[in-house]
Amino acid sequence: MREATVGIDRLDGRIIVLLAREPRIGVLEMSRRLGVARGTVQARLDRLQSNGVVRGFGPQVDPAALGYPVTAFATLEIRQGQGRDVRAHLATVPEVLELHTTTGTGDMLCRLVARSNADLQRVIDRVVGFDGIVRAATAIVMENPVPLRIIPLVEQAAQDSEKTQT
Amino acid sequence: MREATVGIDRLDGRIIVLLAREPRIGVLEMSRRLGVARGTVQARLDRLQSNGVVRGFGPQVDPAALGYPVTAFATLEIRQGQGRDVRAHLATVPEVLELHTTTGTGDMLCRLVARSNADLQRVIDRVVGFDGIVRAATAIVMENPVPLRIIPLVEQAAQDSEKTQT
DNA sequence: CTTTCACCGGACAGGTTGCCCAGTGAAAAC
DNA sequence: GTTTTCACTGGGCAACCTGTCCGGTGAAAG
Repeated sequence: MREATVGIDRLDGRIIVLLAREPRIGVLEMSRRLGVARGTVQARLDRLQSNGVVRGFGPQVDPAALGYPVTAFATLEIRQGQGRDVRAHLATVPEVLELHTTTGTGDMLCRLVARSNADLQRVIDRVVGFDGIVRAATAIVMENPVPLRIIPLVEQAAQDSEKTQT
Repeated sequence: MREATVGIDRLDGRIIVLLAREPRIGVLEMSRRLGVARGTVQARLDRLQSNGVVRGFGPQVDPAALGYPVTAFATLEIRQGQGRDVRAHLATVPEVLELHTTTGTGDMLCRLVARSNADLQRVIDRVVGFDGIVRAATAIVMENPVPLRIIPLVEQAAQDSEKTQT
């Protein structure tokens, strides 16, 4: 299942961008706007999904609206050989939105949310209240000037593949 | 536009979870599986979206499949008063997937992707090649044991609101 | 020159959407 | 206690979209 970096062309890029801007749009409407046949859009979409370029269309839920307006990043230092256990532990904490193992200072980086700054303490306690975590450094998010985005990269990739061709 | 933390009940939670598991599902099919009337699901979904709980259904694109298999987090230290310019600068870099301003060590944290470790150098150069950025510390992601997720939190929130009631 | 392939334009049945409505039960307001 | 409010139900309707299949075309590859 090693996905071998599949390129996308301009049409693919436009499909993704269109989908990102108006997710509820249908294949037919897309084909109209892009000026291509419906079958083409359908085939491209199928390919993008089986390619793994487009993973899915899950709902984007705002933690703040759920009552978790505080976001933080925690850098964790792990005791040698405890990685597996720590990962399993963190996976059970709902407030842990994602977890990465990294190089550099610290061994893991995780994104947390909490109901308030006070509640963040509870979350952190739960996160680090586990053997194997030696130390944790937390950075609370104040502002989010660039929310998670992918479109600029998609456009970049679409352009690159064009240049590469011929 | 201050969204005032709206609670969700079990049905809302089930709708979101269902949508997350099978994004292409329609309102009618949802109503069948949840055992409620179609109009109810429709109304709930509308409410969740105008609530801001569900932001949308944009395509989830995998950077790796686009040719950007390397992810990294960079902690940036900013020169006093340069925040605005730095934000604007980083927003123009496609490889910057998100950017936060934080408390703690460093002033900003951003997520980067690159075509390779070597390419990461180019990205970092471009990111920090800007007046106002004093220092940058980069952590390369090796593994991603917990990919960005929201469902556990949704379930938590749905349960909480139940307990709160009565 | 022939094969291959992506795309086009069109067609079809079946399912779904958006919308509306009256009826019901329960909780809230009076 | 009575009335109002509100979410939900179950149903119906026209318009639309989806999945699917088809033959035809042009360009690129063999």
